[in-house]
Amino acid sequence: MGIKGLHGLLKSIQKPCHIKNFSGQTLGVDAYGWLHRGTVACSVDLVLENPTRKHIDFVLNRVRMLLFFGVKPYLVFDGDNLPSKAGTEQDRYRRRQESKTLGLELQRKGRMPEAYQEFQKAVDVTPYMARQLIEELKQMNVQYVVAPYEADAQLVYLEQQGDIDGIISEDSDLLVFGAKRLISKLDQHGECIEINRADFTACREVSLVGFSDPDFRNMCILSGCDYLANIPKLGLKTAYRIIRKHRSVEKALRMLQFEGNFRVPADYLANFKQAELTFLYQRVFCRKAEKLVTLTQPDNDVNLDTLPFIGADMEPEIAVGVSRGDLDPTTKEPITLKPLYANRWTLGINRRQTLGSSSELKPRKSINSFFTPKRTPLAELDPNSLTPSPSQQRLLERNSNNSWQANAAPFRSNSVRSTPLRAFSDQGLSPMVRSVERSSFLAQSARSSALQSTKRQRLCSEVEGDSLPACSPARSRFFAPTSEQASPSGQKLSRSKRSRKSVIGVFSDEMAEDIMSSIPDPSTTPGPSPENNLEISGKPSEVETASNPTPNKTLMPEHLDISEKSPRDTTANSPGFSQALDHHVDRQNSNLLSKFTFQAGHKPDTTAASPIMTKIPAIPTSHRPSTPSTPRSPAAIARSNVFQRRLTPLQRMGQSALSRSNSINIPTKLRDAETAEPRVEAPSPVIRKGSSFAGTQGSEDLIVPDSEDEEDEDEPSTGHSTTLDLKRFSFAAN
DNA sequence: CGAGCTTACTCAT
DNA sequence: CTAGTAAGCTCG
Repeated sequence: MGIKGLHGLLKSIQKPCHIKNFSGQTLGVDAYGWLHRGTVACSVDLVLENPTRKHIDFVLNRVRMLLFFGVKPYLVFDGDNLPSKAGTEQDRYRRRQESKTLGLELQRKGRMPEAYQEFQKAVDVTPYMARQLIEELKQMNVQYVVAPYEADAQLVYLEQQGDIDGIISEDSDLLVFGAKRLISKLDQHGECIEINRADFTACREVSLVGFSDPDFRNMCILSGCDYLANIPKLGLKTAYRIIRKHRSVEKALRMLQFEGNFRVPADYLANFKQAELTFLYQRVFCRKAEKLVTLTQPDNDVNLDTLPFIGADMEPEIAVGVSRGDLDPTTKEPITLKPLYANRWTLGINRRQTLGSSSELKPRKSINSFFTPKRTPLAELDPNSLTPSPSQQRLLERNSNNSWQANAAPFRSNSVRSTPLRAFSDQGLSPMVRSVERSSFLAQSARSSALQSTKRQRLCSEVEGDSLPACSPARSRFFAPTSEQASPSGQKLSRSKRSRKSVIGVFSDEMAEDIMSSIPDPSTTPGPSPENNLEISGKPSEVETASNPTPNKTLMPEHLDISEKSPRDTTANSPGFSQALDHHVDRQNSNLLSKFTFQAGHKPDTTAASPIMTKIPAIPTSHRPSTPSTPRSPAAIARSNVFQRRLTPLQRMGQSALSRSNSINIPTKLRDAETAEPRVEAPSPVIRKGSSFAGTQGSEDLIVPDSEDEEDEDEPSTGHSTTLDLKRFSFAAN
């Protein structure tokens, strides 16, 4: 289940947001994750092999939601188990059987809550379910692919290729594979959190400044992952410290063994390497080449034949068949759909198709049990099944030309929007699901129908627990929230002001990150490895790895993180920007330097020891980096001058990279691992000393240029949705 | 004594 | 609709 505690470790850079902020983009989806959640609603039926489609409908509802908000989903399904996991699969099967019998027993005793729990454990998400879902996706014109092995690797591959702009998944493994934008905790209304790799350096729990991708990956593997159990008693925090200190896993393990605090299994290092290679080179499906490739292009000295654990290669024809969902990814046998439950509510051609396919059915016991005469009438009782009610019929007719294409949802246009909405809330859902969906929309609309200021206020507090604005596209948690119990009107003002600032906040975080990320030079990474250094200049290593990046219409292929959000650019080029940036970075520095007190309203104490110093006593105080109170060095002045010039983001990154490598890198190469902190910490306090905003006063003082533009970018979207919500309401009420 | 890791518990149809 | 929390343990 991913990396234990990673979400906790990255809490401070989890940006709460709404899926509509990704409108116009393509997002990859871990489809098995959604299917698995969907099974919760019908675990009993699934285990007892009663006919049900709730799990499929659950996923379809989510897909519709994404489409509704202008997001183009790209569903990625898991494929075969990796060889290393094949052993555990039998284990799991046995455990599921046990849970099933236990659940039945509990059910017999009438202990329903416990029975449900057991049934839930007994559910398996199967390729067959995937296939059922895929049939629906085809109807809706939604992109999908079945990975040869793990969806995680496939998703990251798609992101690296530029086929998707981000990944929706609960699995923190994605970050270890190298995902850039991870969207988690998506709920049915579209609320979610975004974890952006570019924000790693702003992490407050631990300082990931100067952490390369390999460092991060090593830390995660060391703390225990799906491919390798952790060394007993060694969790994320310890792994972090070890990697910080030693950088190389070999060294670290030798030290661990030497010190004797941890019991390192004899074959641990070998297994570690294996796990690392699995993260790097796992096989994925390449659409363009129509065959399997490795996630990362292997170096010349890597012989893939010696890496069976990354998943076996397969014939291109098989690979294509699997990727389309035609072949079972494990057995490579064709998957045949049972007719009854496919396309239940889509009339005409589809239905005839599915009936036709019944002739191909291999009769199996469990399948036959569904097709006893008794069952069929039951299904036909479903109002959504074969005979739509007159109103349903009208809806179907009205929507007959309305396929669910993501590009059919250009936002800002009320008339266009109302059409997908209608379909979203009414089409093809079971009555129960439909009513649930509708009532949640009603509830939303009811909220929206209040006066606007009140409404926004409420929306914010609902989502954020009163501490952060909920509606800005790029909220930042990096500001310590100040007291927030003002009067409604005052509150509103301060909120909107703040949301503008937070745009800048994120920008400067990434700026700082860009600067930091340019520090690690190739010499810190042993050998020419294909591994990405942490977001150097925002450009992934596709070029190095020779996997030609896909040109994608909607997405910026380069410098994704900077150029992507236009508000930043306008802000960046406006006159007061560098001042604002200065101010924010100072705040940021203070935060980094302050102790680990995460309470709201905490005022950063610039005199406190840096987090790293408190965490790693091994570093002598004399090695401490200059704090914000120390005078600026000439180099620092030069550097800050760089930021005062008007440069394009790219130029700025280049400049900062240059100045950074000149002033910092040389000592970097000389020092040994123990002194890693200073080089890492030094930049951030230094960058913006001397700014006129040097104080750590409340951010309300911040003067933000182009506030009207910001307002346009930020606020109206919410105002807009208000009117839409009302429309939605009136429509649903009809 | 505090930090960090592990395990167990919770809630509902 | 399923993670977040608390308690207990061990170590320095």
